Amino acid sequence: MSDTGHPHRIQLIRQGMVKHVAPHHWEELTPLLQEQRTYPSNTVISTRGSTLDHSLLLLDGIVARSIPRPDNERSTFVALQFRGDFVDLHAFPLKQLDHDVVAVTPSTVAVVQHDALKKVLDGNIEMSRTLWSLTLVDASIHRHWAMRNSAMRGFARVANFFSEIDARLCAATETYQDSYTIGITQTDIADATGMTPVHVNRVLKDLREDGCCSISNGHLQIIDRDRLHMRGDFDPAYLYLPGSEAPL
Amino acid sequence: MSDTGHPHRIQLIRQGMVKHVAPHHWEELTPLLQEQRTYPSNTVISTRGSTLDHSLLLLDGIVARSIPRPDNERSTFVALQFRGDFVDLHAFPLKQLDHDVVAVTPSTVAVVQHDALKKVLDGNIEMSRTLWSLTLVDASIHRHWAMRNSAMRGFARVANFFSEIDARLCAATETYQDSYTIGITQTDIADATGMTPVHVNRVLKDLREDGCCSISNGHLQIIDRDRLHMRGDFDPAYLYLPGSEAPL
DNA sequence: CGTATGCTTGAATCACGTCAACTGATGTGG
DNA sequence: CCACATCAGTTGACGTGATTCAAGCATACG
Repeated sequence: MSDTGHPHRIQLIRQGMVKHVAPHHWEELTPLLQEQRTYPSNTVISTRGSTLDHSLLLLDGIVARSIPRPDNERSTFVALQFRGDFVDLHAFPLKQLDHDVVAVTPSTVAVVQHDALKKVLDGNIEMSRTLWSLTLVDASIHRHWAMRNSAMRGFARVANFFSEIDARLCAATETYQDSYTIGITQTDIADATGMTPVHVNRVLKDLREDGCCSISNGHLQIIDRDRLHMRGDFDPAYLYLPGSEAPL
Repeated sequence: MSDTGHPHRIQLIRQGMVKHVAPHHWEELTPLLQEQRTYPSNTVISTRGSTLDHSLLLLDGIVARSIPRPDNERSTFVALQFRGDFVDLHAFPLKQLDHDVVAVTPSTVAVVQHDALKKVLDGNIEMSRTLWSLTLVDASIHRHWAMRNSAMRGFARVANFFSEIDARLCAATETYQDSYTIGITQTDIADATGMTPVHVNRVLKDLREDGCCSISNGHLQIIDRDRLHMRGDFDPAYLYLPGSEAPL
């Protein structure tokens, strides 16, 4: 299930959301990352209801926060995490987990033990507040997801969803790309957008024919970024991306 | 727009979510509440994009966090706040506001200036973490709203929504009631559940005829709480209510 | 090989949205 | 006081976006 690697082999990237952590704080943080784990796709990393004594820094892959549906046949994704994201950092103050954490694609994480983190943060109000901010950005994204899945129709909804993935992956890799190998299935997209896989399939076809983007074999290609943003009414402000005008 | 009251007239209730704040911390916090404001229903308290130097403690009324829709004709509610909730506490670390804050019903708030709060929190890691937790409970509720509006059908969705209101108002007033005067309109419910006002009206009729609850003139009556919870697949764990088994 | 998983498409159905008309309550100004 | 406007709620008729059920087709895998 999980593959433990040697401490010295951890590749510590300061890209994506963790870039909000100032360099001199980052130096205090990295020694805490002593364990590395790898999960194959479609595996549960943490289950809801459980108590966590650690959080994860996502090094590679895509991880979803997932809430099982009442019927228990499928589940709903309420958030996606990309490389450079702190996964379950909110479990540090809250301990109890209210949702599942699932590796959507093969994923690699670094483990941060809460007691070690506590020792560092207890003496460092400033960094403490930065990490607080990181969890609040998650909250901002949650709000956007609630809005998107409540107020937008299928076509615009998926367009907005891909715009977000594009923007976040761009921030995570620090290069603008026209195509990404993300390896998520249409069923995953359905879980994230609150639609059926069948309808997702049809919307994807519409997006392709409209010249926005195309996705096949887990390979997302942005054909016309401006058009995609327009169709999805996309405004990345809610992402608080590092480097954008809105500071943390 | 806002009515400023005298400092000594503020009625400080330690009910609802602020009950998570320990009594000895509460004593440090209350001196910060020096100003009281009252807003009539349907008024904007803070607009998105603006920078906040204060947060609000909701003393009475119902306040919504609202994101304008692309068409700009209506807006979507992504959260509701009740008495005892910290409104916009997340603006303390984040400063920038990504959504509007609107008084849904006539509301009274107490103002907490961020610089005063900072002085208290800088020397108090423990309370700092409690307030961090409070914002994370908001995030948990956001996740639930995303799930609810993505995965549940109209009938169950509204049932779940009312179950939440019931549970939170109960926690806010510390008495189990069969009816509440909440004063929200069917259009408000529509904005919160991602439905049209017309369809909300029909669902409310179904809920009434099913013997769950009835709402008229902003007056919510719980007819059969167990039935309501069943219909809405309601499990209050995500609310982290004070006094429940899941501690902060 | 056979079986599982993901993608694609069609046809039928349904939940929900849209448009519109009507009611009742409240409020305002002449 | 009445005429008029406004807003919340209610209901009907109709249209459509989305789900459901189903079949077919790939590719991957033990």
